[in-house]
Amino acid sequence: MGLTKTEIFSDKQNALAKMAKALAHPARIAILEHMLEQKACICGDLVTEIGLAQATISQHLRELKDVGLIKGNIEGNRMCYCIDEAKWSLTKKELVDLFNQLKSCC
Amino acid sequence: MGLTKTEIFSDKQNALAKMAKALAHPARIAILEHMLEQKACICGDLVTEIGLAQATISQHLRELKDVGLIKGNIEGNRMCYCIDEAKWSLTKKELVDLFNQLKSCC
DNA sequence: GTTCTTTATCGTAATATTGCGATATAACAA
DNA sequence: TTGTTATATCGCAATATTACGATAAAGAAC
Repeated sequence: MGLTKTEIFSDKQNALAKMAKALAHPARIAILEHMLEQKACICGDLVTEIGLAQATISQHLRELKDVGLIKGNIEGNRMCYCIDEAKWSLTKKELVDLFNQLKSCC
Repeated sequence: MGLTKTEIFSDKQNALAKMAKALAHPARIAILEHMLEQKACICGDLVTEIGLAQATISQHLRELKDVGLIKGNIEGNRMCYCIDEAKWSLTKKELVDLFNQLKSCC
């Protein structure tokens, strides 16, 4: 137990849950907001802005990168992360599609 | 450790992360989709449709109820769950607001 | 009343997440 | 070269999540 039974769900359901999981931590929301406001794309700047340890921020960045929401560019000895616009838009669409299905119920 | 440092984030960031967490499991996506399609609002029906144990579905329903995305009405000895339209719309707006902040970056 | 049905909750095992210090790696600075 | 800076990754401890069997509670059916 303790393991999600992904095989009984559709690919779409699993994919959407995975994207939601990437958003399911305030540090990752904060990281994305910083990138959206273009205050900070550099790992070190995010460490200063957010106030978690460098190892922790790096780990959160990796989770966002793993699901494709952000991408990283090497700039000398630093990393500049930014939103992946294609994946961002696609995710927005998938979420809006879910939320737009609302009809009145019981 | 192992505990999210909610105190260093804004209420808004914590709230959005919490809603995302509620969506961060394929079973809960499936439950919401069933309710949206009005195929099943009854716990027992969801157990049959989805194929997880009754205790597990009940637990997922509770998580959705705890964040306010769904509400439950007692119908005799059964429970009819449905989307809470106000909370649903508000959550949609908060997510869309986040996703609409996209500007081009580095 | 008794029994059946339905759902919630408890307890528990397996697994995942969060956070950070320590360390490794790679580019820059001198 | 040596030292500095920036980031990634390892390893670990604390906590959370997932899943389910067993049981409790409450209404329905008899």
